[in-house]
Amino acid sequence: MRTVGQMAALAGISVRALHHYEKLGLLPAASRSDSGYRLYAPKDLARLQEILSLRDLGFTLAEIRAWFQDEGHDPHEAMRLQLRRVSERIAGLESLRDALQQVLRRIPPHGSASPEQVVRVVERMKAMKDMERYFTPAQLASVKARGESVGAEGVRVVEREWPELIAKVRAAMASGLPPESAEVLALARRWQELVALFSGGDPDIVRGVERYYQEHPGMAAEMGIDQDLYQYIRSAWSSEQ
Amino acid sequence: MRTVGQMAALAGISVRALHHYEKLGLLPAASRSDSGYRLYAPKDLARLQEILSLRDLGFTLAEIRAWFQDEGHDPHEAMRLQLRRVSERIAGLESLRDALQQVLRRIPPHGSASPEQVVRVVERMKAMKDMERYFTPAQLASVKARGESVGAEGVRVVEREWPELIAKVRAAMASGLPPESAEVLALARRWQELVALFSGGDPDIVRGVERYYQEHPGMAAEMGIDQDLYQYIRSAWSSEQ
DNA sequence: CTTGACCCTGACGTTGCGTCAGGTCTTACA
DNA sequence: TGTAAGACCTGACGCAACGTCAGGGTCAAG
Repeated sequence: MRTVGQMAALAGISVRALHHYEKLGLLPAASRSDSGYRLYAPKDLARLQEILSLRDLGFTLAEIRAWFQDEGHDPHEAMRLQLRRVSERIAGLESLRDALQQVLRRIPPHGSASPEQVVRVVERMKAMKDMERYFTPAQLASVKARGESVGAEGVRVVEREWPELIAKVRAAMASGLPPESAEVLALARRWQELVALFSGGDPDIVRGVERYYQEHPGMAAEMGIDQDLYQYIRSAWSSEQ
Repeated sequence: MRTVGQMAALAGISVRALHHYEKLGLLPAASRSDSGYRLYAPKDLARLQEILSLRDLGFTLAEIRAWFQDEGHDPHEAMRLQLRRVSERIAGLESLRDALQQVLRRIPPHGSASPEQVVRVVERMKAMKDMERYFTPAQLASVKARGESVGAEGVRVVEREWPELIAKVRAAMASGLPPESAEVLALARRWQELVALFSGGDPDIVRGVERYYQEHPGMAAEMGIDQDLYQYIRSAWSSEQ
């Protein structure tokens, strides 16, 4: 017969945990001393090891209790279910990790990033996930491959250039420059280069993005693009052909 | 000015969550109506989106509050820390997944596995992890490669054969058969074959296992091996040379 | 004026214990 | 044999992020 302290030391857990297991009905002490001390039999130690093993495999204490109580339950099946749960959690955390890496790649390293900037990046990433429904897996793979060939630094540069370019186009439009003017033509060419950088020249990809912007005016506004501006730049590059 | 219900619907969360954020000081309502209804300004919605973005990145609500309050904190650094935390959790879950797969491979598929069997497998796996400290990474890699070349089914067969073989040796010893007898010699040869199957003939690996058993008599007892039995089988195969 | 939809606060439940708080028991030492 | 240090007891709060009642006002439509 061992006391709680001895059991805890042998199993490498806390006395409090043993109290807890007892309250849950997982491991009641074999008996009590006259003064009320918990006394554990040798087989209780084995049982405790079993409990801890199952706990380490990620089962909840309630599940472990069921494990011992239910006679007609299938350990193999339980393990398979547990494996599925763990795999799902891993998948979730992996996509979270990817998201964090994306954000890290897109914000400057020192204290120069404001919280709002970070949040905007995250919002954009959510929009990108939403956008994925507009493309086939093959198209997505193509865009991804293109992004990798450009490199992380390249992507960052391009993402900084976009808003500048859009601002210039808007300024040109506001100042009444005709789309056929040389300045606007230069902007239009650069626009097409940037588009080609991720579309790879696939017109379906470009159309998918257009469709997305049309159906999500909020996102378009966020980028500083509206119908007028897009028509303006389009007429610029169509005038070139 | 929006009500809680409107805010919740727009953000895709529950009214209760908004109550919670308010209690934490994360997002107090801009004002209250005469009757005490929460009223939110447009900028509150933006703030809420920010909160939810950061929450989706895995930050706790307390961290998010600090994120907005602390002026002099570095978002980039915070993201890096968060990435590390997530990566660590993934690593932990991956080793858990591996453990579950090991267990699954080692127990029979139908309801025929008893809970105790499962627990024994888990205990052995913990012992194996402990055992890893006795070997160099190169040795561990070698053992692992050997296990893979044998295949999962082969490993299972061998693991079932070991206790049988040990039992036979013990029976022979108990019945007084001399180690040089033909029967014991056959057992000794099979023993060496099984040892060679994971050691690959590397004597350092064998010595590591011996050392482990000497320093963990409990584990040896679990396997049914003691000093006498090991001496017996050793004298059998040394008599052969 | 009623009814249904919406809002309020307060409080308990979840998971696996950690961490006091206040009091009893045991044991070793003077 | 007295006492002080440990070890033990029960009870209760805390944590993270809300879900889910409970009990009771408020608002808009019919």
